[in-house]
Amino acid sequence: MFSKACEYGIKATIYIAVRSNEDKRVSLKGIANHIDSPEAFTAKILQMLARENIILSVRGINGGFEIEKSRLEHIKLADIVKAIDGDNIYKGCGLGLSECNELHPCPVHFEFKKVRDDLRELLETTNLKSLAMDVSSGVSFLRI
Amino acid sequence: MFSKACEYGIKATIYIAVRSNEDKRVSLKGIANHIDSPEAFTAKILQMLARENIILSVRGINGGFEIEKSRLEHIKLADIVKAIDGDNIYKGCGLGLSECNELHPCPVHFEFKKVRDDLRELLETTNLKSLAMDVSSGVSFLRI
DNA sequence: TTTTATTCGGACAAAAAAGTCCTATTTTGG
DNA sequence: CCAAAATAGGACTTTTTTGTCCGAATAAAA
Repeated sequence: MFSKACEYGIKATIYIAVRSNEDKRVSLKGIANHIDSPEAFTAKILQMLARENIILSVRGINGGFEIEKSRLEHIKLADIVKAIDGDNIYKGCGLGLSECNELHPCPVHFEFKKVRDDLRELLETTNLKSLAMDVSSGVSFLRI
Repeated sequence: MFSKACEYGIKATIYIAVRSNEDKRVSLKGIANHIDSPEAFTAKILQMLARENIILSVRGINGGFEIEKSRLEHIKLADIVKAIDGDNIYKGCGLGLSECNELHPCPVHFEFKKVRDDLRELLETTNLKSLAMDVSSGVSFLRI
């Protein structure tokens, strides 16, 4: 469904959110450890997210990554996915036709409509804060 | 969502179904032309589908691919997807956790449940015959 | 001011996916 | 039987994705 990069990106952002909510900044190493991802590759993904202003990166000693607490509620899963994988997952044609729409549909267009729309809805409404809260409270997990 | 191979596989199978329903056998070349796919690559995918007994391949002059008419209704999208991409799309964890379930969920597990289940339902119930009929009647399209 | 702990970013490497090419095999029609 | 028209399948190439390495830049602490 998502690329590996996107999976790491989502997990990393959630972990940064968890710690930011506790007013802590986290290092690349800390992130990679907590989400069980390859460090150097994760660094690339965090760079992308920082360039898209989804997370804030701070260089130097005691540096790391953080997210402004007040923004946690307003950052949606869709923002992360779009920054890394683009929006083809929930906007593109299920069979890869370049011109697929209600008037010129691929064979699975209408069947997929509901799934695609639900996925879009989900990504566009699920916010970082609630995802982070579930992890903090032990309701959900970022690894294994 | 699906790999390129799977997209080609689905389109190819639908096209074979369309022609089988008219009691015609189709050649690789005919398939690749109609679904706008790379011929040699499509050949590999058709081999996979034939090995999985989803389609029947016939060698030699006047050879090609076909599907027993009576089976069209019973072959589901899920059969094709499973043969090519496996069932990770609708069975695996959205964030790639190896052990993600109701008791040890990833942060998006419950949010994704509906989408995943709907996708599975869709793939497991949509049959080749109805997809082929829509193409035959000009309701849906296999290319552009 | 120097050391140290960080991220940044470019170049590289490995693995997987996508795609090509060529020869062997099969089948049928002449 | 032979030639022609197909698919089968192995080896190969290209592209994309995933992942690594290392030096430069940065910022704080000593």
